[in-house]
Amino acid sequence: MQEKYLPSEIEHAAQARWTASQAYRASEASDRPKYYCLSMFPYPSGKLHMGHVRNYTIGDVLARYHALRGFNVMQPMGWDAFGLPAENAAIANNVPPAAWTYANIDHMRTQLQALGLAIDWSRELATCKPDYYRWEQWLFTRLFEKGVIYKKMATVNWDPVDQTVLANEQVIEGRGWRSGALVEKRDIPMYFFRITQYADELLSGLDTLPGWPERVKTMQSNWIGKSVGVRFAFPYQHDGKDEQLWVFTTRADTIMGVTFCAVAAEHPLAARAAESNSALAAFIAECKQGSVAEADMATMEKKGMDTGLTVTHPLTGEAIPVWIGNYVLMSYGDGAVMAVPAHDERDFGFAQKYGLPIKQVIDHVAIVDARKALATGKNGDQPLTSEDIEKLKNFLSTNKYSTDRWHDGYDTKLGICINSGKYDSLDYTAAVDAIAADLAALNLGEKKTQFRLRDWGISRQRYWGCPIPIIHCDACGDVPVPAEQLPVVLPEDVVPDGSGNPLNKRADFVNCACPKCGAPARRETDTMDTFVESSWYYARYACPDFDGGMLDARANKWLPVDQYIGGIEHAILHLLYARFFHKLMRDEGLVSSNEPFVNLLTQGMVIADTYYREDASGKKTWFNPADVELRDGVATCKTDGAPVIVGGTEKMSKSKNNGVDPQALIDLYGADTARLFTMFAAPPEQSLEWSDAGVEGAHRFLRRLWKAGYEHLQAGAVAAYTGGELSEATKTLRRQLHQTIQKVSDDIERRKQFNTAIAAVMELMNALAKLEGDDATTRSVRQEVLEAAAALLAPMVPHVAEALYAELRPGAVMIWPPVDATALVQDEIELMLQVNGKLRGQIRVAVSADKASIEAAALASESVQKYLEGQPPKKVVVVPGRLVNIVV
RNA sequence: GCCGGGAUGGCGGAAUCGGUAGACGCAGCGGAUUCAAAAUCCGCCGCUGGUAACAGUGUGGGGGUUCGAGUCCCCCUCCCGGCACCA
Repeated sequence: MQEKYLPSEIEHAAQARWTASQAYRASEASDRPKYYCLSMFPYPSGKLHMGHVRNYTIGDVLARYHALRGFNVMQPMGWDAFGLPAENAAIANNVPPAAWTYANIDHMRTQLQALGLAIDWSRELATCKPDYYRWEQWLFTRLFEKGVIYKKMATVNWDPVDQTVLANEQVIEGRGWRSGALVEKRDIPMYFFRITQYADELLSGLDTLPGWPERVKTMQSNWIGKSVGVRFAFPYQHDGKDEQLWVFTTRADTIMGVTFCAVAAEHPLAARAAESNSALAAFIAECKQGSVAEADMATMEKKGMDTGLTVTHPLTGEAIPVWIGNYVLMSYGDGAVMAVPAHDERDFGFAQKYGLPIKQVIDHVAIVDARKALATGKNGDQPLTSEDIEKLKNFLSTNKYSTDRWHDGYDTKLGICINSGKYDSLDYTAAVDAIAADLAALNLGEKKTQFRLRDWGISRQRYWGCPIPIIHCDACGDVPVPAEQLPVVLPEDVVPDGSGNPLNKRADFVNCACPKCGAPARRETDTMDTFVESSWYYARYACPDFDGGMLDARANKWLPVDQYIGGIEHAILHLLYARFFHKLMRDEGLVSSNEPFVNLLTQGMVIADTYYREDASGKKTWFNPADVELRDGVATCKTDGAPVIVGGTEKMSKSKNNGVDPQALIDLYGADTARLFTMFAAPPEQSLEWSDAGVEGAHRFLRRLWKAGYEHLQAGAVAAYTGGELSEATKTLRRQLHQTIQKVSDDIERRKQFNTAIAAVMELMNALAKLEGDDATTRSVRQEVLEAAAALLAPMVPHVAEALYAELRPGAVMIWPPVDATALVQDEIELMLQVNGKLRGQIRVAVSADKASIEAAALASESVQKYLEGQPPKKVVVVPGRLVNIVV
């Protein structure tokens, strides 16, 4: 055995051995229980970053642990290879996105392999390859024919200078990121997945996922946003014809408080009013500026303009003015809302700003009761005293509805109706029921379940994506590409220039024959949202080589995924789309399960400081932390020495250029150190603030581990302890060993918290270092501890653990150490003594001691006597195995 | 703005079911070893007062429940993630 710990030697040897023996090849033939362990596949951005290291090490720990526990493990890897960064790189460096992407994949594969992950590389896939996206196109055509995919208009960000559609990320403060031009909204036709048809199932399916974090399920549930409300109409006359303005509300109980309606700028009513009003037309044009992102819509200043038109309140017959509101979304519901300023904070602000009336129609139960009591002079049957009257008057005057300022609770659903005619004194449910019934009787509305979730628009006006398999024929319309003509192959020799989709300029791609009538036709040049590829890759890993269809029988052998690991930032979109796709594939008969991922671990983000410079136009250039020098709180760029601005600590990302390259870490200390540090620095679910400090410590521990093994083996390996008389020291160490085995198993398997598992093994090694003696029994215990420590650490640091284990037990197959229950037995335990909840001492008692004898021992102890001062205790709380609290 | 999280020593974090706050590691300080340094080993290490024993105080801020609160409840501040075209 080498005296020195030489990570690079150990790691190269181990990796060569694993490759040669195909150690991580997953087999469908095995009769052991399967464990499909999947980490979210990476976008091949160029280099591995710490987020990847963290993600894949977490997955690897779980995969290796289960393999040691006897499972038939599959852990695959692939590439989420389509996407915007490849086009940006193409524009910047004049290289085709395809070439850039493939080069990145090759580099990152090498980096991943250097991490020593237990991956079955024979299942590797890349979504930009025709043998992958072919089946995505095939499913698209199936769903198109079934009506699950349809076409409609949708609003996008339009850069009028670059003449291109912008991603939300590319809109910075309302301007295009490259041109700086004010961004406009533009309506274009797009294909949509009818995900709303599955909304109910996506919602109820969450209840079948106990292995998912509660917060993710809550977020998805809120995103789907099922709400029961009323859809109803305000009738009006136009050119002598009866027409209706439809709205949806979850607060039909406030309908008597409607003082105006607001419609989106794109609403037909708005367009009609603008025909004869140039100011209105100008306002509509202004509303069409800016990005389509909801966050922008929700934070911008709420503006509106009166259309001069009115509609009729369906229940009161009152004339209700119609306004255009820049915050009303055409794509949501009917593009119009009823406004009840008294009970909706947004409407309240709008009404205040434009001097519109505010009519209170809901009040708290307590206030209504107080008013009633004052009016009748009685509280229930009890006559009011003058003191009661005073109190009630006081209560009412301090809780008076104010139109000056919005107060929390004005939008409560727990109030009851007032100023609402026949609906007065009804509570929320009763009022909604009565109002819905009355509207239905008028044929002007009904109860409706509405979802916040919108259909999924997947058309992207970009080159580097999966071509949408549709052919446009003047005679036949939109025709799906027949299965035998698939895949529609994306040409890989294209270099985009930032002005629209270059596929439009490729006659060889665009021109084709209509599959139905044979006439000359045009191929669709939009590509699919890259979320589509990542919605089914987990299934394709089961059969990546199958060329007879999307999936074969192996899919049901492996699915559902037993453990899915990925960033919390994917809590809603990716995970919802993947769940949706699983149901689509199920309904196509491709998979038999209802949900794709049984257990989900949402890893926290790896965050790092950001640094940037801003030019005159406000455009920011981001600097990598590796290129920035911090001295006395001033940050400068290492290459030019000039200062850079310190931004916030944010998720490591391409756009902020704050990713830390783990390669340097691996080169210097080895993969095991990188893995150990990432697992030790924070629990998986928390965000991990990157810092170079601490890596040393992880490396030192591995050196100490190696040295402990080396020193023990100087006198030769022995058989691990199996029985016989033990000293106090060896007995204590064995108890700690078996407690550690229990803890590490529980930490990995149930708690999925690896930092504490590592800490426990560190403590064990610290204790081992203090064990003295070289007699046969002591050496056998030392052997037992070292063997176990190597196995317990193997999921985290597989290379060094295997190497050490091989020295300790040459030729043996590593197993997860079993717990020896007899080693855990303890005769005496220490109990804490508290007086009035404050720690005042401790006592040792027999494990078998009953409450009464513990209490007696506690009261007798000197540390308690001091505080009793001769008085009898008021109360004694005995918590078995923990403490005694004496109240005086 | 809306939805979901988070905040514990100088730093990363631990405390699993309401029961010893600060495990483990980093940094720091002291010592051993060394010609010297690195590495290694040993010890100390929340804050305040005290030579010490010890006492007080302490988990973002304010209030509450409890024999007992980092943990539960209410309110607030700040930070992070998502918001449908970054992935």
